[in-house]
Amino acid sequence: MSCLPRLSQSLRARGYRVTPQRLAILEALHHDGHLSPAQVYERVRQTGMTEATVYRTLEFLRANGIVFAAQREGGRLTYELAGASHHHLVCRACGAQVDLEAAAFQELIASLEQQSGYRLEASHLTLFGLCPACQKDSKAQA
Amino acid sequence: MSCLPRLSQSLRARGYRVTPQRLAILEALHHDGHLSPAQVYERVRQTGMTEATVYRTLEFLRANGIVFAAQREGGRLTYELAGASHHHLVCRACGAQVDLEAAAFQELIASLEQQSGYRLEASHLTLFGLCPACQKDSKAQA
DNA sequence: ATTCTTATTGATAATTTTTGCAATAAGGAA
DNA sequence: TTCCTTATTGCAAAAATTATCAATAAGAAT
Repeated sequence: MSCLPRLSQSLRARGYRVTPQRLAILEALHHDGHLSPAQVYERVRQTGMTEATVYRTLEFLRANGIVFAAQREGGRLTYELAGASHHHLVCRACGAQVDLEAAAFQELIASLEQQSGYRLEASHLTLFGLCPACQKDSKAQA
Repeated sequence: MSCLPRLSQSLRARGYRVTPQRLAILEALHHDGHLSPAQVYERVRQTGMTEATVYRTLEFLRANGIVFAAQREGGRLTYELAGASHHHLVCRACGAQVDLEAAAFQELIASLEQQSGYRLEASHLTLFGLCPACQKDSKAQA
């Protein structure tokens, strides 16, 4: 429970403000891990906050690298606190999710940054595919 | 212009139907490359098709591996025909986009599939980061 | 503690995306 | 070709997401 104060300070240092709404959302994410915007709203509506604020705040936190937006099926997003560096494998058929250590990617990422000049967010990638279960009953072979 | 018939046959073989709406959307994507749902609708509205149909069809094509959904800023999607294997680097600040050859990933992907048992869509990844220009005027350093 | 600047929120409207269901039409069978 | 089955579409309403703008409040300065 020591990361909230640290994040607050980080925000203030950049000229942003630490509001009750932002704290409430951060706490919700800290407590529950992955949450969709709707789920976040459920957990903070008691504070009287608007849905619009939830969306804006999540986007704000994402743009500042404080939370990550992981893609779920069909373009829907779930947000989570930016913490340990890891990646996601998501089954596009059933939505099952697997977390991966990030180490394997470091080399590749470095080489891509070199080639492109981009500084990449290498800590939270999402790859799509078919999980073992769905590979069986899949009728998709192009 | 030989891929449309091939896709049609592929759909029929799986028990789906080849409708004018699906063909129109595929042609639009084939002609223009990356398109958002709204842009697709613009290009096919002459046919009398509904927006709902555009969304449903894009999702249908995506779920069947015929088109890819590339993430743009803030969760918005753009669709493109599944064709040449390549990846995207997207600047999260300005939205600039760079395409990459897929070759570099093959090795890593194979190893991930081995570890996880997933069969991954290795042909269209989207990585986010900061392009060279936006790295300069960025005030974000945690 | 008080004032001041302006980032942030709430309220509301606009826009985008999804859903439910009856009507339609693709494609196989007769 | 005609008939049948049912996947697909259109229509309309619901839900989700984003934008606008005046009012509020965080945090620095006094």
